[in-house]
Amino acid sequence: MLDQKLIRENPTLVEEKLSVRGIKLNLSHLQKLTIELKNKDTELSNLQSESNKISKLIGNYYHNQKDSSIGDINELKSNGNNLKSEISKLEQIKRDLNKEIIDEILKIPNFPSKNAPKGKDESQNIELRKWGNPLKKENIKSHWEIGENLNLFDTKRTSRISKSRFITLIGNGARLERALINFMLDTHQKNGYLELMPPALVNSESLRGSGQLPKFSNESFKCHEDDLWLSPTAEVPLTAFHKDEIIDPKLLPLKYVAFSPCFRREAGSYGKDTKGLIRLHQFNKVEIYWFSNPEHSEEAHQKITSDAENILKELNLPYRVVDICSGDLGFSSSRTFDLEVWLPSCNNYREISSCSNCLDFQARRSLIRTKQNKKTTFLHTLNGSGLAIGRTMAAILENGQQKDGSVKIPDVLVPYFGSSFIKTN
RNA sequence: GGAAAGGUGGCUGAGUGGUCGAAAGCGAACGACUCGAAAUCGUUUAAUAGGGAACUAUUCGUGGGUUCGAAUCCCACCCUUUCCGCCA
Repeated sequence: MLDQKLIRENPTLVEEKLSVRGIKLNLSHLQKLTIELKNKDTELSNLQSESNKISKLIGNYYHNQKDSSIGDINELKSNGNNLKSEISKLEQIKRDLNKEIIDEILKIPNFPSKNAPKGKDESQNIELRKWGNPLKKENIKSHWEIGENLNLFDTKRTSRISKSRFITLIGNGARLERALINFMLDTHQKNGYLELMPPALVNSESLRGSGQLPKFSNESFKCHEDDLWLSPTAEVPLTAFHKDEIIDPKLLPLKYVAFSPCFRREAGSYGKDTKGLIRLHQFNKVEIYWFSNPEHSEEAHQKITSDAENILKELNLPYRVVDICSGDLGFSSSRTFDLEVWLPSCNNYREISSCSNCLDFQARRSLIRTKQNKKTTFLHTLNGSGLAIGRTMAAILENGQQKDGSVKIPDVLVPYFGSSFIKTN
């Protein structure tokens, strides 16, 4: 959420900063509303001040044995009454104005960082670095072919259970999923992250706090009987974990790792990635998350990214890091580094992690603050996948495939998985 | 789902109609003592808005109501805890 004062005082700057996202905003109306709100606020505060004075006079009157120097007590009371009705009218106006303003502001995305590359869409993202040797061979099988051959998961039956874009993992497939989750959680814990296991259902306020609402309500599944949604990412409960708190700066940075199932409606992605593990309505993810001192969030962003990269390195999966351009940035993010893993069947890299610095955008929405030189300020939040489990499994199956149809398991995973190869189920 | 108790500052917790934005303690900051630290003593320490200060206003779960005046009384809702019921 952007600062209301900034919109009031320098709407052109806001429009400029957001124009690099490729969106055109005209904030003059919103500016008018915020100025009006401010005026009403001053007016109201004057009336309230007067009303408080009257109340004190009356209070004194009774305390000093009906001191007659104060004047006619009934007249004072009726003055108080008149003020009261004026005040309540103004309050109503203010409330309506405020709601109108907040509703609008919540729909405005974060400013892109000045360091983010300028560009209009993903074609203008910039590759920062590459790691590992991409596997390029003839007769490469896709992970869904491998999965079918080795009976690692099922989609046909699963569509009867739920619908398309869901999956049932079977035998070694399920085991590999578990191994990956445990390996990632353990690795991040060793690197100083505290594990949380948050709920999968979250309320509207939590979704608003991290930026999924109000704009993206059709991207999440909603429970109609309750004010609860299936969380699209652990970023939501992790942000909300410290909602309304003022965190002692000495405790910063707070680093959390959380495993969670993620639920996404994937509206508007018909026909994309219909096979395999890449795009599902439900998938598992290990998320890493920082609450950072505002002064250190840029270093934090580098660190959280390298912590996510570390998982790919340990798994020996080739990947690259991409600096997301201004036009392709997510709603809440000011800068994002995507990690893309090599998928031989696509002969290309595919997103497996997104590491974002949201600055104070989510903190402002969720009212999460800290102290800086005795002043209360919003802290910064950063999130990164560390990693998406399904996509990691796809990468392991494809990059580890052997001539005989088996799959080699990365060394670090062997103690978790229990053997070095998946041969048959 | 039923019953009871409760929701107050960074935290614990007192406060049942007026000088209460709120005792006390903890924590924190600063100072004294010390070579330094601990302990001790002293002072300070809620948030938000009004461009800083002064000052003003608002905020004691949320929303309404009574009153000149509400943390305090009334109503509704939300949440927490305990007991009962149900259940992995």
